Amino acid sequence: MNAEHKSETDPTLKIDHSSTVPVYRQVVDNLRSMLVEGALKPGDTLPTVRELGLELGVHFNTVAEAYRLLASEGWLDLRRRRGAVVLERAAPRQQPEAEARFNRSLRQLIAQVRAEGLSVRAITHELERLTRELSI
Amino acid sequence: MNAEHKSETDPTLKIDHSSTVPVYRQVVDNLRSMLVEGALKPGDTLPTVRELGLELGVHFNTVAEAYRLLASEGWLDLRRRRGAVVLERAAPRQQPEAEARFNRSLRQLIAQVRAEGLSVRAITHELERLTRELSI
DNA sequence: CAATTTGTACATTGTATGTATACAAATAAC
DNA sequence: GTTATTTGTATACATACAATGTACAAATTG
Repeated sequence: MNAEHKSETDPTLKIDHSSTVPVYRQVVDNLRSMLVEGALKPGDTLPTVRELGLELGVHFNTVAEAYRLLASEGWLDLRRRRGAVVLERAAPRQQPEAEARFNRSLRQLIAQVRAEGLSVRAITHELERLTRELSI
Repeated sequence: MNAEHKSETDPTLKIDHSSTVPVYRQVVDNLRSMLVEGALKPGDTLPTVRELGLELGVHFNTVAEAYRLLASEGWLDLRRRRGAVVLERAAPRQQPEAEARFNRSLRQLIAQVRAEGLSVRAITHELERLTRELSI
C-alpha cells in the first residue's frame, strides 16, 4: 500500500452503499470532480484497482470499470503494472444545448434538496460559494 | 383527454430515452421541480397515468411508479378514478449533513458539465441566475 | 526466465427497469 | 340499484444493468 496516492484520494472518495447511484458511477463522479478541480494533476498516479477496491469495500472490477470510463473520457492512461496515470486533457468542444441541460439538472438538484428540507438560505449559500470558487 | 392539466405538464416534461437516468426517475425529477417551484400547486390535478404514459411514449405502469414515489414523498394524493391530486406539503425536517451532501452533488454536476466543455463563464451565469430566482 | 503485480475478459448472479395483463375500486350511465 | 367505464394497483415476466468471481495477459523485477 503506497501512502503517496492514498492521501490524495481518501478525503473525497466516500461511497454510499445505500444510494441508488451505482458504485462505479459514484467513483467516477468523485474522481472527475478532483480532476476538474485540479486536486489530481497530470502525471499523478491513482491507486491500483485492487487497492482502491479494498479501501472502498467493493470488488476491484467495479473500480476498474470506473477507471475505464474516465479513461474513455480522456482523463486517465491505464497500463498494466503501472496503474492509472492522470493525463493532460484538452477541454472538448461544447455541445449545443449544454447550458440548457445544465440549467435543468441544477433546478432538479435544487428541487430535490429543497424537498428534503434544506433551506433556501443554505442553498443560496452553497451556490454563492461555488460561484466564488469558480471565479478564482 | 383533458386539456386542463396537459397544458401544465407538457412544457417541462421531456423524457430522454437515451439517458442513463431511468424514465420513471426523469418523470419524478421533472415533476418535483414543478412542485417545488410552484408550477404545480395544491389542488391541481395531474394527468392520469395512462394519459401521461401515452404522451411520453412509455408504459402507464412506469408513470404509476413515478407517481407512487412522489406520493411517498408527500406531494401527491392518488385515488382511483380521480387521478393524482397535488397536496399541501409541509417541509420535512432537514437532515444533518444535507448541506454537505448538496455541496458534493453540486461540485460533481459542475465537474461533469465542465468536462463536457461548458465554459466556467456559462456555469457561473447559470449559478447566479438560479441564486437570483431563489431569493425572489 | 521465473515470479509478481497489475489491468482485462468473460461468465455468473442479483437487482433494477419497463412492460403485459389481470384485478379492484370509484364513479357515471341507465 | 345494477352495469359499464375509468381509473390506480398487483403480480409476473423479459431484459438490461451492476457487482462479483475467476482465469488470463501483459509488464516489470529479480
